Amino acid sequence: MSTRDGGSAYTTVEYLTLGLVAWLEPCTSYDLKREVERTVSHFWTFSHTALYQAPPQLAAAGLLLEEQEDTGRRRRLYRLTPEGRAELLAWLEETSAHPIELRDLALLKLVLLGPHASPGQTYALANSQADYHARRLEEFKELAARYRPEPAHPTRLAALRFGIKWEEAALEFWTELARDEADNLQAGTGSTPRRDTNLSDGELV
Amino acid sequence: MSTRDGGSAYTTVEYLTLGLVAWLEPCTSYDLKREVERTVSHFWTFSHTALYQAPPQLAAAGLLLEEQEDTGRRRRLYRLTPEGRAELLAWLEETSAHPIELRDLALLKLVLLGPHASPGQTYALANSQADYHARRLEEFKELAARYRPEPAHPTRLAALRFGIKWEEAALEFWTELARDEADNLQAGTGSTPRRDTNLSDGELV
DNA sequence: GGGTACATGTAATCAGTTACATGATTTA
DNA sequence: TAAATCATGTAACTGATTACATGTACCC
Repeated sequence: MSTRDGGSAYTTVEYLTLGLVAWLEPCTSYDLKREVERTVSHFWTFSHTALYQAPPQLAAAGLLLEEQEDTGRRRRLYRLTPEGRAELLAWLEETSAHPIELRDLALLKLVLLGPHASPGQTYALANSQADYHARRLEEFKELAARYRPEPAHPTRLAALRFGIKWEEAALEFWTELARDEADNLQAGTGSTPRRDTNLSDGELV
Repeated sequence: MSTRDGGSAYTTVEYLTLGLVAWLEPCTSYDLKREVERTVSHFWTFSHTALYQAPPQLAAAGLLLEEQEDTGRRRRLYRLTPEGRAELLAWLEETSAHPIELRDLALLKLVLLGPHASPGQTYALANSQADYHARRLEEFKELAARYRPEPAHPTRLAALRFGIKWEEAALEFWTELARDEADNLQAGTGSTPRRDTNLSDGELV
């Protein structure tokens, strides 16, 4: 997939790289990888190799300065050039056209589950998703609780609050859906939780 | 990007294709494209060419039956084979391992906005996102209101409710953030919008 | 009957992944 | 000093996109 958006000259990974180098410079690709794991990877994953490939390209484009240690590990250290900083700031400033992709396989399955699927299936899906989001919510709350000591910029904390709000909404949704489906199953017969007959589709809303 | 997940034998586009053919069969790629636009594309986009490429491949794998009209437009009509249906059902049944990607460029920018960005920038970003989500929320609510007549399966409606919940949460988040930032700007000085001092990180949570 | 939008593809390109590989550092 | 883990890459592959191209139906 190409993540080069609209009129932008660079890909998302590249802007991410610029943005993180601005925080961490001078830094190596490994530093980027670690920082991504700590932060953005909670909602948007990037493979470590992408973070090793982007910096050299940005250096070639004049947005980063590459400097290789000539001792020991011979790691490559990167920092922003003035052009790099300008490009980053310009990108951050664009507030238009932010298409959002919510790539949730469970949601996709929910859309596809049709007359073809057994009734218990929706329940099982909803239930497992509720579990998943409950775990994530706890995780994020703990992160937020342990956040105090770090002197990070407040927008980082705001992003975490976003995560919490999102997990709460998702948890609520799947929990309710599971409950509704359980009710349906109950109403259907009196007992057997997984049947292949169709339920009355009725008035879910 | 590869969307082939974990142990699955097929890509997400391919499962999507199977799932939609199950609803629409017999159908053409164009039918798939239209259905995707109506439904999943609200949270996960797929290019129309992907939906022209997947069916032939699935047909080669024996999961779809391809039948070409020999008159007029010579369109290709697809329907599920028994194997295709089995593969689809098996996929739908998996409830484990549903990694979610929330690819939101605005959220990414929020994480990257650091000491390097002007305070007004967070406000501008939050504001434009609040507008965006407000529009989407309205859109989804209207869709839900107009939904009744369609005899679709209830899970479709559930997915729509998910969208509404999600948009509400996002709207709330960005609105609050915009308000906080506006307060900060007010408190900061009386006028100059771009300062380099740190705001009190304090008690955001 | 000419234009415009709809419909149906093909082919090249590319971003990003998976797979591979090895050096350096810590630990037992 | 051996094993394990951390760190740092390269290269091949591929899924999916962008760009291109053309046929068909509808409209004025």
